[in-house]
Amino acid sequence: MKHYSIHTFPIKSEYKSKLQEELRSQIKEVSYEGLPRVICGIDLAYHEDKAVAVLLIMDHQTKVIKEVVHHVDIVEEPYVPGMLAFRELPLILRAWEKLSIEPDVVFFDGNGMLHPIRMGIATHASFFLQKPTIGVAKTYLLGTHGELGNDQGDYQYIYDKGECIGAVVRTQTEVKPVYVSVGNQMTLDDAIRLSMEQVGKESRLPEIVRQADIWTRKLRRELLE
DNA sequence: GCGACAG
DNA sequence: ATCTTGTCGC
Repeated sequence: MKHYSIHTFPIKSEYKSKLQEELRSQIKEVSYEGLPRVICGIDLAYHEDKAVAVLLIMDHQTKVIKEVVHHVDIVEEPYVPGMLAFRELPLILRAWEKLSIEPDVVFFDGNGMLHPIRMGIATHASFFLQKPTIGVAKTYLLGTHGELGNDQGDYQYIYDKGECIGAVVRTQTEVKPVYVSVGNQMTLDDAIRLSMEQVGKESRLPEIVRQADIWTRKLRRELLE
C-alpha cells in the first residue's frame, strides 16, 4: 500500500477530490481482533487564524490518561463540509509525531464513512496514521435511518444510496444521540461496541472524545488567547 | 434550481 | 467550530 504522509499537504483544490477517490478504494472493513489496550482521541480548537490540535492517549480499560501532546499552527484551509480532513489533518499529523505511546485505535471528533463519498476525516486520517479509526460526530450530516429508541444502547443503522455507512447511537437514556461510523480497519459493530465501552456516566460522548474536548479548550485558552 | 451541510 | 444569555441542579 502506498504510504501517505504530511508531505501530501498542502494540496491544490483540483486534486482534493482525486485524493479522496484514490483513498476510498482502499477502505478495509475487517473485524477488529481483540480489545484495544491504549486508544487515542483527537480534537481541535480555533482562535482567529490559529488552531491547536490535541492528541490524548488513554488506557481503554481504566480510562486513565497516559499522554497528551499538541501542535499549534496557522490554519489556511477553510471549513468545507465533506472536506474537513484537508483543514485539520496537517496539524494532527504534526502532533502525531510528538507521541511517544503508540495507540491501538484512534477516535475522531467527526465522521468516518458517514460521508457523501465515505471519506470523512476518520477514514481519511487512517491512511496517514496506519491505525484502525472510529468517527464520533455530535451532529447529523446525511443519510436516513429508522426511528431511534430512547434507552441507553439503542441504535439505528444509517443508510445512503443503499449502503450502510454508520449508526445513530443513544449513548445515554433520553439524551441526544451521537453519530458513530467506521473510520477504517474495523466493522461498524466494532465501532459501536468500542464507542459504547467508552461512554461514562457524565456525558453522551465516549470518554476519550470528551477528554480530548476538555483538553483542547484548556490549551486554546492557554496557548491561543 | 434549491436547500442542507461533520468541525 | 465560536459566541452568548438564561436556567437548572449538585
